[in-house]
Amino acid sequence: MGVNLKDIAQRAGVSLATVSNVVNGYRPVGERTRQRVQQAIDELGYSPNLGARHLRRGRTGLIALAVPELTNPYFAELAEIAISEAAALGYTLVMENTAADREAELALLDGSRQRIIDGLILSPVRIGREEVLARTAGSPLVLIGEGVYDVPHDHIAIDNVAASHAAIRHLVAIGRRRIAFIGATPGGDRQSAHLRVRGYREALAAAGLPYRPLLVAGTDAFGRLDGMRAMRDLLALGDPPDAVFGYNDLVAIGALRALAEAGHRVPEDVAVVGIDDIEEGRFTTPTLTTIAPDKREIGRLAVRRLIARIEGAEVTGPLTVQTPFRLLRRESTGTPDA
Amino acid sequence: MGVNLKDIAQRAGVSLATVSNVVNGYRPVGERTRQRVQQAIDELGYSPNLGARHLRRGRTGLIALAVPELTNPYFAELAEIAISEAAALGYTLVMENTAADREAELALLDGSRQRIIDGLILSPVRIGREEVLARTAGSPLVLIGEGVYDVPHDHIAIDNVAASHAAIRHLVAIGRRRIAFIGATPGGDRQSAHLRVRGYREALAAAGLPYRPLLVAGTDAFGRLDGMRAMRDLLALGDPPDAVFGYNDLVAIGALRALAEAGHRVPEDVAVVGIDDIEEGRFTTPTLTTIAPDKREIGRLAVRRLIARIEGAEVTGPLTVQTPFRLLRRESTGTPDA
DNA sequence: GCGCGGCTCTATAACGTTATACAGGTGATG
DNA sequence: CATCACCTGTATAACGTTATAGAGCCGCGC
Repeated sequence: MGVNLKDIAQRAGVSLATVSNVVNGYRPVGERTRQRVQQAIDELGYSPNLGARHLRRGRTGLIALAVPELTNPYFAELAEIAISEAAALGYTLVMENTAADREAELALLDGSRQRIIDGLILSPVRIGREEVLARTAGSPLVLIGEGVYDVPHDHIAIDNVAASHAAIRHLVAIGRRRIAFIGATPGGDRQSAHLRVRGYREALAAAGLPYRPLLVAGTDAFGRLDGMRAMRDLLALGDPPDAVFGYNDLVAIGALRALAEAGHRVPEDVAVVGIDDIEEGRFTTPTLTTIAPDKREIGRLAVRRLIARIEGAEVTGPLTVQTPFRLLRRESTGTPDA
Repeated sequence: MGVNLKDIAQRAGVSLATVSNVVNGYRPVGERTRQRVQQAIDELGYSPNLGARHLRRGRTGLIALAVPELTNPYFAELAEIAISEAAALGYTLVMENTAADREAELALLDGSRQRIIDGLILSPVRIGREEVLARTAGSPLVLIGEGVYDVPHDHIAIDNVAASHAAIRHLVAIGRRRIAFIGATPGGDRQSAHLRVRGYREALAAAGLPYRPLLVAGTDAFGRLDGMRAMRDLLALGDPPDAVFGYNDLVAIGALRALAEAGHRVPEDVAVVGIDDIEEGRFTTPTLTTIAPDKREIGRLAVRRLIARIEGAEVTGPLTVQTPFRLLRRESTGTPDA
């Protein structure tokens, strides 16, 4: 169907191998033949058949980014960054949606699909250390976000405990005492939530505030609806909180909605903080204070590490990298940054 | 690296071709040999090398969905649907981000990447009929959303003019008279915006309301920030509108934010309507009235049409399909549905 | 004049799969 | 009993690319 190496070779009057060498620069080619070949390529509009190239080279040039939900703006924003970074390095990034499903994550890990993908960036939700260690597939794996530690793979994440500290310290600093957390999860399989709860507890203790289990609300997932429902439950308590820290911005936005419905003022009655710095939080009413991870750094680092491994480069430094974050003060805690 | 057909053939004591036939069912195989082969496959854990298969078959099993921005929730929600539909039909969907860039759209159209992709679903923004007609690539193309008409390709979209009618009729029904539109664009290259403006004008006329050019605000893009800025400009008018119809939900949400900042009540002072029914609009304060396209239908139809073309099936019926939409009345127009 | 190294370029064998043509055997049919 | 059709299975040629081995040519030094 398409134009192939043979067509170019005929047109330019050279051999197949020479055309290949012009295209790939694998071996030097004389200046005059190079020009003839290049002209033929331009005229016929040749582009290599990646399937065949892969078959021969053993690589496809495809990497995958697997996230628990495409519709979470955090992952969408991360994906945009990762896609452009991958493109800049000559790779195509394929999005995979695990839908936070354990089977889907396992399938990706040592998956049938792996045969067509050079490497995988995975944001795990339902699997842990054991599953990662047990995987058989040989292609490189980079983990992002959630807490699967002590495995022989690169891992890019923020320091969840420290992030929680920063959020709680801020709420304490503006005078809040009954601070709730939304987004704890019952099972032991979602490490990030646990780390964020741990940071929450530690920061409360450091501020000399009591830890009240009633103020820690569990959720099934981490969407707006989950945050809204949990907030409603918290408001139904005899003595509701004067501040809420959400597992992420979506949960916090759900909480904002529940507060508005119930007629509570934010931040006067209840202050709200999230994590992720999704664009949406800059347009809510009130705007949402948040812990902003460096998404650009996470996306770029994950892609670069993965590609470095694929290409067999020696990667120095520790496997686990913690990327920086900042507290962005906005209206939902009453003290917008300048 | 992996286990291949030859390994299985040796193990089972049969020929390569027989193993291939067992795997693909291309030709009948005797019951006893089939079992021996199947056993060998199970024992060695064979899965076919997709690169080689595709080299031979001439197809990769990859289709692409190219959208102007991944971070627009409308496209993220559409992508989730399309990905699962594609997976159900045995294809892998690759996301492409054109970033609303003309060159990126052109590159995809008759693109270098086409060699690795069996077909393309494109949401065009910067290109029109001529560019689509001029494309050389032979792989199937399905257009979604924007208005590129009269081309020999499948096209799935809502009736933009009718959608505008519905929105404006609703605003008129609740008593609004000075209705603004946000999201017109100066260039003639974004058909959807023009169609939505046309519907807006027609509906105004039908309601006996004057068309006031000052109330039609142009934007550079269709994000929250664009909507916010345009709304600010509208409020600066001597006689501001009592209702706003946004090009999409994001623009409308930006308008909500500008209204809140300026201290206007929604819907009492200004009513707001968007298009897309993104989840975010169910959690804004106030919740956002919107025209809800049937995203599931659009995503499924686009994928199915594309795959049908790829597989050479005869597709009957017209090329252009207009999918249904509904008006969802929420707080921003003061009359939530039951 | 001969051998040798360096430089271009070529011929060709893979990579793992699928489709085609064919071989061998068996049973049915004339 | 010969012929034919059928059913299983095999050998092999692609698909388009890249890497390896080597061929031809030129100039240089002995």
